[in-house]
Parts: sequence; C-alpha cells; structure tokens
Amino acid sequence: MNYLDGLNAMQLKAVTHKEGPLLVIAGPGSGKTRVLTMRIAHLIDSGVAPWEILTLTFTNKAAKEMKERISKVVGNAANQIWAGTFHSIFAKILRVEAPKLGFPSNFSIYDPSDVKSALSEIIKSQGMDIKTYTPNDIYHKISMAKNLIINPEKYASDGERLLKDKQDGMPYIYKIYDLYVKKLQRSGAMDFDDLLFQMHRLFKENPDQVLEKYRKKFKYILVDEFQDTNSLQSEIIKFLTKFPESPQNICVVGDDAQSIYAFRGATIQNILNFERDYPGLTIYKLEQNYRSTHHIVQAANDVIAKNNRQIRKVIFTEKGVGEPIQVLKASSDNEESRMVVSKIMELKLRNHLSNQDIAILYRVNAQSRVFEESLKNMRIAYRIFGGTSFYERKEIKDVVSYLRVVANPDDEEALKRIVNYPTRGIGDTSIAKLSEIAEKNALSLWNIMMKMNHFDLGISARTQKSIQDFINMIHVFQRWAQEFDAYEVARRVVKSTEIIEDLNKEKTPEAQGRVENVQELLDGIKTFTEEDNAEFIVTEIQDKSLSSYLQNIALVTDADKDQNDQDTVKLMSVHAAKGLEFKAVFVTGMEENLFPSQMAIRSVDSRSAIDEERRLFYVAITRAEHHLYLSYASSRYRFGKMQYNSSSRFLEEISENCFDQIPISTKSVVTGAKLGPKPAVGLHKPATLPQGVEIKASPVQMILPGVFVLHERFGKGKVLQLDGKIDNKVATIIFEAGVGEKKIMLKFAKLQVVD
DNA sequence: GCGTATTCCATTTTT
DNA sequence: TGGAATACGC
Repeated sequence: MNYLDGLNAMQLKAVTHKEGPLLVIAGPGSGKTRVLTMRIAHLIDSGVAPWEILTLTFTNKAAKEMKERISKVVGNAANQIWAGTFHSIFAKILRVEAPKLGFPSNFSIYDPSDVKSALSEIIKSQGMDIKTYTPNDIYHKISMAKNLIINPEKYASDGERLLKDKQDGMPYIYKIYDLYVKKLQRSGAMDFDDLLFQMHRLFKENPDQVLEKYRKKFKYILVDEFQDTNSLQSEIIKFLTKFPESPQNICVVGDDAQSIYAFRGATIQNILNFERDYPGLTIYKLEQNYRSTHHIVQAANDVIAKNNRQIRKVIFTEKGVGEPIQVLKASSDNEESRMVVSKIMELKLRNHLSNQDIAILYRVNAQSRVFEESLKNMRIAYRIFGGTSFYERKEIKDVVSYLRVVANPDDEEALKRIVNYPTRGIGDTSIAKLSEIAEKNALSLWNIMMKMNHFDLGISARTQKSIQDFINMIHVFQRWAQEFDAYEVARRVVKSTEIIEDLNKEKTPEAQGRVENVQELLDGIKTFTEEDNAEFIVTEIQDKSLSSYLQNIALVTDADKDQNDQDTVKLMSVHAAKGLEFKAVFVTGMEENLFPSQMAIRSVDSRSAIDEERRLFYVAITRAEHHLYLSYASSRYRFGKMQYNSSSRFLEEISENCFDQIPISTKSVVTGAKLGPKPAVGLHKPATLPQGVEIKASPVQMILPGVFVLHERFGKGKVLQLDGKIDNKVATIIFEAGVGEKKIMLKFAKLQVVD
C-alpha cells in the first residue's frame, strides 16, 4: 500500500509540499503526526538523505515514535534521521562543539534542583536574604532572561529589567545571574536553558567554522509543536534557515490554540510572526478531527472561541454526535475521586472499555493522590506519570552524582552531593571553606580540593586525610571509566562506595525499595550499553561512554515512558497529556483557583494567563475520543487545609447541549452531594431511583428527624438524627435498598422530602 | 562532625 | 499534607 493513500486533501498537500517554508496549523486529532512522519518518509523516498533531515519534537518519545512510523515506510534509513527534542539534539551537537565555548565536551547537565542549589549557595555567599531571593524566583527570572537571549552583561544594562527587579524587592538579581553563569562555567555545567542559549552563542560566535557546517548539513528542518517554542529556539532555527541562498526548507507544525508553555517562555508570536519571518510561506490548515465525536469537538470549539489573538479555525468531525459530556459534582476531593472511579467501573462494565482506554487528568500533580487511593480500593490498575520521577529520587541522584563526578569532577553540585555520602568525615564546614577559596580563585571546588595543601585552610589533618582518600578513590573510578563501558563503571562504583550496604543498614521496606531502585538504575545502564540504540548517536557514531549515558538521562522525563506498556488507567497532568488520546477522559478539579489556577487569576496579566489556562482546558478536552467527564469538588484539601471553591468558569463556556444535564444549577448554591457508596457495595447496581427522575431539593428546614427523603443517588431513606450548627448540619439517614446508613451534610446535599 | 528532632515552608504546569 | 532546611544534643 502506498503511504500517501488515505490522506485527506490538505494532509496530502502538506506531505508533498516541495521546497520553501511551510506552516501547518493542525487542530487536535487532525493527523498532525501522520503528516509529519509521512512528509519525512516522502522526502527520503524522493532522494533526500536521512541525515540531512533535522526533526525537532517536544518529547523524546514523540521522536522515537516518529522514527518508528517512518521506518515502516522507508526501513532502516529512518534511524539516520536527526530526530529528538531541541534539548537533546543540541546537547549532542554541543558535546562536539562545547570546547569552542569554553566548556568541556563532557560537560554536565544541571537539572532544576542542581540549579536551585547552586543559586542558593550564591545567594547565601553574597549575604543576601534567602527568603527575599528565593531560588525558585531567581531561577525563573534567569531562565526567562536566557530565553530572551539576555546575557548577564545585557541584563545589567537593561534599565527596565533592573527597575522591575527593584520593584519586586530584588535589585541584585543581575549580580546573582552573573555569578551563576560564572559558577556554571567553572563547574563545566550547563542548565536546560543553556543547551539552547549556548547553542545560539555557538552559531553567533562561529559563523564560518560552525554555523556554516550545520547549515549545509541540515537541508530540511521540521519542527513539531511549534506553538511551544520560545524566542531562543526560534532564533536558532532562523540561524539555520535564514541566509542568502537558503532554500528555507523549514516546515513547522503547530496549533496556537494548544500553546500551554508560555509560563516557560514559549510564545505563540513564533507562529503568528512566522509569515513575516518567512515571506513566501505556504500555510495549510488541518481542521478535520479524526479523534473525537461531535459533542467533544463542539465543547472544544466553544471554549477556545473565548480567547483573543488566535489563528481562527473551526475544527469539525464526522464521527457522529457521540455521548454527551457528563459533569460530576462532588462535595470534596475524596468524593470526587470516588465518583470518578465509579464512573470508570461503569465504563468498563457497560462500555467494555479497558483500563488503558481511560485517563484521569488534572491541573496539578498533587491532585493524583486521592485518585490513587480510590483506584487502589477498587483494585483498578493504574499508572501515574509525572510528579517526582525516577531520576529525582535521592538514592538515584546519589549514584548518578558519583558517575557525574567521574565524568566531570568539576561538577560541583554532584561533587557536593557525594563527597560525604556515605559519610566519610568530610563535613559541611570543610566544604564551605574549600568552596570559598574556589569562588575567590575562580576555580572549581575539585580543583581546590586537589590543591588543598597549598592553602592554609584550618582543616584538621584528619579531615584532610579523608579528602585525600576521596580524591584517590575518584581517580580510580576515572581510570575505570577509560577502560570500561558505562555499565561496568557504574557497577564497580556502586560496589566500592558501599551505597547498597549503607541503604541496607536501615531495615525498612522503603530502604528495600531504594536498593531495588539502584538495581533498576544499573539495569538501565546495562540496557544502554548493550542495545543498538539509534537514539544515542552522536554525529553518526554510536557513543556508549559514561558521559553519553549521563547526557541521555539528564534529558529523559516521565513523558518519555511508554504509555501503553500495561493495561492501566493513566493519571497525569494536562500538560503531560498533550499529544495523547484516550477513549475516555476525566478532566478533574474543574474549580476556580485550581483550573484556572489561582496563579493565573491573580497574575498581573490575568487575562492572558487565563487565556493560557483556557488553552490548557482545550487540550484536556480534546484528548477524549468518546467519553468526556468534567468533575469538580466544592471543597478540597490543600496545604493540609480545607479550601472551598466554586465551579470553574470554563464549565459555563461550553454549550448546554453538549451535556447530559446542566452543569451548574444555581451559581451560589453549592453542589449536590453524592457521598459515594463504599467500594464494596456494588457500584454498578442500578440506583434505586429510575433514571432521569430529577430531585427537587427541599429547604433545609424541612429535613427533620423522622421524615422520609429522596437522595439523587441513594434513593429513599429516613432521617434518623440531625447534628451540627445552623449551616453545617449533618443528617444521619438510613437508606433503603441495601445502601445503609449515611451521614450527609445538608448544605451540599440535594434532598427532597417525600411522604 | 554526625544524627535526629523540629520547625517551617510551599505547590502550576516541564524540556 | 509532607519534604526540606534548620536547630540542637551528642
């Protein structure tokens, strides 16, 4: 079968478009990945060498998937395509070119926790107040600066920026930025933003030797999820594609309506200005949705129509009207989770869905906990994506830090982590003294440790001996690294540092889990060294060294995990769900201050922040193929405190005809409660009430002991007792039909008095 | 210098 | 609520 078969007219045009810039606006479910992969296959089929194609995606997984799909058409050639995330591709190039920028080729990559730790050290050493200058804020500001291509010198001379910092009560950020950059340089380390920033610098400072080479190399460039790129990324692409005689074979695919990373510096201006940047641009819009049924598509269109500033398009589907969207109203986060899970049971039993067809989405990862509990109770297999990932676990970071120090001993964050773990008598004060000298002499901590007898440090002879032993040990490890592959080095390092033994000292099940994690890490390294894996190609050579491995794991995230490995219900943030689809989707926590987030509502530029939340909601809705549920809880625990929120404004933006019932009865009145039945009680047992019978809530005053009431879920029952004060009355009600006794808060419940 | 108790602090999303 | 910085006793 020909790979072009089955494409619609627009898709076909985009796939077969020849030379020159191309922008494909691809609505959700419009076959975007298909277009991208078939376009690449088509290029190779028409004679373009695979290594001349550069494809930049948002996740490693997307790149991997793409390669797999392309190889189905063109075979092994697909493995020679340069495909990966901006960060991973640039890291590969920088591994070759870093010396030109004054970095070692085995530079370390700092993750956000390394960055924050480095920043707080700087802040403290400058005598600044860590509570005023919080590492989080500083990191964000520095990150934004880098993404706008502002280096420390430029920052320090940017009056507007300085004024802004002053107003925020942090006038010395420019100073911290400068020291931070110097610290990274000394440590031979780059943070995530640097992988882009230094790449840009590389091209800018080496137009002849370097930029020219890559311009020649990458004849075709494709960018996925273009709406989530920042100015820095866009400038790098311009470096590669905008020059005299350039064929400008740049194809970007995106959807401004799905831009959800503005908080990280992404700007839809990149899409909106693309035509200006590339005159002669061809634009195709993919508006047919092949994923979802009509109600879902309409809801998505309704929601996004509220946003300003966008490329207008209307998504349509031919998949039929489909199921109405259901709203689940809960009185608490716990109840919300029980309702969601009982709906999952229903989907499985009534609609014969499998676990893997179902996703629970939320705005923040912290929401996952309650769902986890309810799923466990009902013995439904699930898997959580995001949150603290494997590589963020302490024991894993410790082992990885050893490896980082072996590959690059100047890596100060890794060094500080392990210099006294397991404890070997090198304490904080000694390290602080050494750090100070290092800072003064603009040398790395490791460097000063090696030269410590040249200084009068006031470190005891005993400690100096410990330090010397540590240095010797690292030297041994480094010799191993020259001799053995990554796995063998790691295995030996773990063994001789006695990390496992240290973990085993603690005889708790958690400690046991940590030991298993370390073992899993070693297994992962083994796989890395054994597998013939095209992803780890650096300039067309397989690289299985320790630093290659380290670079790889630094850029791997949860999103890269295989989603379909097991038959599990998937739990993840809406951000993490981008690009995925499920037969049934639950969008949870549909409340003001959560979705949209409080941050967005209170932001200085609230309107555009809410717009981004709305795009996020749009992404969430459009993950669903057939069944969409929107749930909210009128109260939930946050910070260990109860918080009360009204339902999300977004719910009211969807046309009523999409729902099976009107989502919000009265604005001020809080929801009707369904204190979910205990899991053991058959959920799928039909409710005592015939379906469709609406309950008319009776005034609270009428609910008195002895009266009979109807509850929308539990059916008929008798009020036994009333407790609590005026507006917090709790009724104890015995229900018929095996439901039993329940305590129900009157302010939430919808109860109708009957005879 | 080490280990544990205590307090304190924050929570948006992630390459 | 729970993880991380800090304080304190050894």
